[in-house]
Amino acid sequence: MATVSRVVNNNPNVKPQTRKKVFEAIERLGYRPNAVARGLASKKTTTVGVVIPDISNSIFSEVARGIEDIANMYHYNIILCNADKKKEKEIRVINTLLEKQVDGLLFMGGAVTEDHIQAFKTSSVPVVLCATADEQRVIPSVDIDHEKAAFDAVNVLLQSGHTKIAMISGTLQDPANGYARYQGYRKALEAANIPIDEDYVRIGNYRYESGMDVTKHFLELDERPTAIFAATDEMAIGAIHSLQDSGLRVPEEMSVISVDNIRMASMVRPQLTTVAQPMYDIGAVAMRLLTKLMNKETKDASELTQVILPHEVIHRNSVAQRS
Amino acid sequence: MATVSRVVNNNPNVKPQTRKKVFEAIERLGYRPNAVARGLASKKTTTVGVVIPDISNSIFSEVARGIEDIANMYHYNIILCNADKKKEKEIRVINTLLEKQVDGLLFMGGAVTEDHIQAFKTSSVPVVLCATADEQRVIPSVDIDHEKAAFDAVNVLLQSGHTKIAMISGTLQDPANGYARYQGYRKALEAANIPIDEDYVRIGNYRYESGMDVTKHFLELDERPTAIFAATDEMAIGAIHSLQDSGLRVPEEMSVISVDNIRMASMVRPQLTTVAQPMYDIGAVAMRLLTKLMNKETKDASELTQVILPHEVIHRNSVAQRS
DNA sequence: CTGTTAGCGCGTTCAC
DNA sequence: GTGAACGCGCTAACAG
Repeated sequence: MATVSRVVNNNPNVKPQTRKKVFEAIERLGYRPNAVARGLASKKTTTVGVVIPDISNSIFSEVARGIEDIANMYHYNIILCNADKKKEKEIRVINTLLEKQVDGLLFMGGAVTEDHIQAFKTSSVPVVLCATADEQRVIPSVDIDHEKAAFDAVNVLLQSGHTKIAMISGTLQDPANGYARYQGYRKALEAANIPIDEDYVRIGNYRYESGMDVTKHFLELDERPTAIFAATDEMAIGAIHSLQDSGLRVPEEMSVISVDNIRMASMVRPQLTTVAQPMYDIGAVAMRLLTKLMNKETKDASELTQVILPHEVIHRNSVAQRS
Repeated sequence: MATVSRVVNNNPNVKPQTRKKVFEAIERLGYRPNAVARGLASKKTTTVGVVIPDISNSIFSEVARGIEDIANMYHYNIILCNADKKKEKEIRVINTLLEKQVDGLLFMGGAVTEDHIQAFKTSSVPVVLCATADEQRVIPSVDIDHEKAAFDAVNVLLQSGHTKIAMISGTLQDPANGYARYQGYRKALEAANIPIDEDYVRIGNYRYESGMDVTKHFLELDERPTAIFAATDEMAIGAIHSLQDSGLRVPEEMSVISVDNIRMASMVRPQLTTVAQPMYDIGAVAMRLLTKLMNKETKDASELTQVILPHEVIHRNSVAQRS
């Protein structure tokens, strides 16, 4: 019994000959170790929980792939739960994941509230936030600087001579994709001494159709913008098509830029100029950080565990010099 | 001890007053049931394994969402494993999933070989194939009729007066997206008494770029096709852009159709005419079937468990009457 | 309706 | 280098 355990777990204290015999028996009997029993005895399940807003959204599915690849590399499996950024659902799945004794938790969601933090604290397993961060910055996280990314995007427009720049924003309740990117827009304009025109800001819901709708509104303005900054690529693509459907040429008559760099960005005409957010890497780095935390290779929570990944402007064909 | 177990598991044999006291104690102590211990004792983990080729591929991530929604509804969680259609990796994850004592398995992959079936058999938990099927049709599965879907797509072209129809196929080793769709193409042409021209068939790798490359090849032919049937939407979109980049108008000068109906299909110009495959439903129905099998509500494997979901031609703007 | 007793299949001492 | 004994936290029978 114990010797078999040693063999299966690669414990060196086994005579090679015995080891061989055990392996033969394993083969002959079709023995398969029971990971549940092992988990109970060893208090480790080699499983991590990941809560994600929506796996069918390409942004998150790329992050998920990054997570799974690294998890795999360290011999972890992942339990995946969609929570649609609904706080109540998020808390619920965090609890069931904890009941299942996951060795760690990766959280991707909307705002990280005090209730979330309480839920995390009821367990002793490490938590890493992925593509979000709590306001107090007390929980380890990996993300990009959304505000700076938006700032850089708007700057591209500014440097191309645009001054009438509209924004298709996400909801300001959303800290990362919504609020932070809006702040980046404001600050870029302020830095250029351009007053904010409230008519130039409209809230979308991140979807293609909403990008189209908001854009139509901009076209009805007395003083049309000459460029549009969308908080996300999907809305930007909606904007481009709305523009084209109205007979406007992009980028000649209207420039469009956004943040994300989803795969589709290079699969539309004109190809979308955007600020790339390294989705796969965010997942991969977050998972790597979690493995360190699970092995206690690093302090529980310190500034060192707040990682900001770099973003990058990808120049394609949806931005032109203002005519 | 036992009474607590009854309360937690909603066993009716508990006096309401006692139940209340137990709940209070649970609250006060911050007790959280250990699902691993429960799994060991009850031999049920309320967890199902899902092996998927690549979660970052939008086709599969939609299926995954369907799976997870239904799993959630029946209080199951899912362990997700990417296997990239690599047989060796597939077999490996099937085994680790089985070691983790999942209550059932959902398999999405490339070909289902004898080795796969052997691996499934080493465990007694039910297996459902998702968007694939084994040749012998012995394992429960849910999918569409790929051959018929391709047949219908090519027929749309035929009925629009096209006779010179090229195909961007997937590899013929791939039973569903590759071989079956190619067969549908052949049969549609045969039914219309059009001989197969081998120059009109080229293999792509399902990606956008490959759709572009293959299309360039078709344009170099002495006798150009007037329409292209792509095995998947992504390659079709590549084809459209390749055509447009060469100065051809779609659909006026070349029609394009495919199978899948990924979200992007309606997010390109012209919008893609395609045969819709109900990705979300395939996942949802497969998971539902699996729950029935896990509860032994239905026979282990019978013809009843081979479900074929309907597909549907979505007419958009990439196909025109032959001029 | 409630408490007692055995396992579930493993890892981990501790002797040998 | 190997085996025996115990316990992980819970469910499932069985008494009471």
